[in-house]
Amino acid sequence: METLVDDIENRFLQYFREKRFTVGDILPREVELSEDLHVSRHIVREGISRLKAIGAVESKKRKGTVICRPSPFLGFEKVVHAGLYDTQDQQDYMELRIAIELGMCPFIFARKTPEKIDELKKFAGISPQSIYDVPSEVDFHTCLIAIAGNSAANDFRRILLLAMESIEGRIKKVPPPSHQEICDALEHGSYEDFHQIMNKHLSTYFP
Amino acid sequence: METLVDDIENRFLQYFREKRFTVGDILPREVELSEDLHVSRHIVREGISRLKAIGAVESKKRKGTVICRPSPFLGFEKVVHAGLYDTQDQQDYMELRIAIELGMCPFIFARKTPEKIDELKKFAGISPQSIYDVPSEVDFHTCLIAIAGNSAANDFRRILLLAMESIEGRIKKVPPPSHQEICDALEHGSYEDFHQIMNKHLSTYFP
DNA sequence: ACAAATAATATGTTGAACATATTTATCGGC
DNA sequence: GCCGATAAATATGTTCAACATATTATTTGT
Repeated sequence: METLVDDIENRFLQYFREKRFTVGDILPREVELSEDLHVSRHIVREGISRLKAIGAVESKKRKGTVICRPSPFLGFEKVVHAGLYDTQDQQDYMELRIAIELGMCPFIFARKTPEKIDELKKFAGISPQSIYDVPSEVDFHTCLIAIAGNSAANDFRRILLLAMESIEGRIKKVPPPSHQEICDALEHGSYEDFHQIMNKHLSTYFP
Repeated sequence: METLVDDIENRFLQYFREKRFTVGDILPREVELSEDLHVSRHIVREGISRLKAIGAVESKKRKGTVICRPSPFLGFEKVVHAGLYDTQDQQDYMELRIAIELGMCPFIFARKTPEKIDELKKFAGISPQSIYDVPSEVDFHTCLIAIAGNSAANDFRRILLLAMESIEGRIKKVPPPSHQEICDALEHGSYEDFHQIMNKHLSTYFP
């Protein structure tokens, strides 16, 4: 059964798209909306509250309710935070994470710089300036993927990791090829070299 | 400034995790919650409404509010539906989509079956029983990735496509290697063959 | 002209009441 | 005792009116 709030929420989303709402735009006042939409102010407030839940808007007293640039995966993060996923979901998330780490290789290779590779080496345990006593498997890959400069991918992968923390913890053992070999292939090898090394490194997780 | 509703929402999420809430569990009554949490019923309702926004719960009259198995990317889908992303986001989403299509290759190859390959051929325009006059680039890849059987990946990719529809429409021209070659490599080739073909096919989108 | 006091205005919160859908209980008639 | 119609109970859904609070805008006093 569709409630008034469900309807109002959808109308907001539709309205944003149609009117080309963008970050910083201000919504009409709540009383104004309640009059125009012919519902009580509480219904309007609930509808707006749902937009807040997905990070689409933010309210400030006296100023009004403004459109935000949402972290697009806020809802996903909340679901993960609440632990509302089963073991099948967890398996899917795991594979999705591996797929992203493997699939981002072309973008990583295309946007590598000497500075970024230096930064990466700190997590590989081969740089003398490494400040990390126990460079973890996860941290290395986080740094590696960051080279692609895709914040959506970084953000999404971060949340996927949250969903896996509960079972596997942080993997200590690094499967071969080592992180050193990955750095070397990224720095001096061809794209095919780099990709092949990554493929082998991640194949631990393949079915 | 954190409002009461913000606080209540977080307490709900935290509570679900701590108490190991799972699909089908029923929340206490709204009046009960308002008494226990020392806030008005409206605040409780707004908090629950936010959970509805991310698909975590669902309310039914007389029955109560029950935990759902949420489509984890519902919030993301809403953000996309509202058009709340800029061109940089769109670029990131595009790359993420390519990364998933490339990164899922190991799982596709591992789980291929003759039946699934037959189904795929219908979208490649090589099967005589193809009912699709103009098999689109996108539909072929949707069918291809479905072979991996990862519903989270399928769902996420579907939403990513939504975010790109506005600019590119559906690509008509299929970049080489052709879909026929992909089918052939998947059916008869080694994993390396398959992956190499996919890599070339997708390299149109590489930077 | 400038700082302090004051008013205006938006969202945030509360209470009580009523509407509505759905399950549960009750009651007759056979 | 059974069964169907009817009534009660119970949860969420919705409305109205009022007040709280934070922030901006205006006025006022010197």
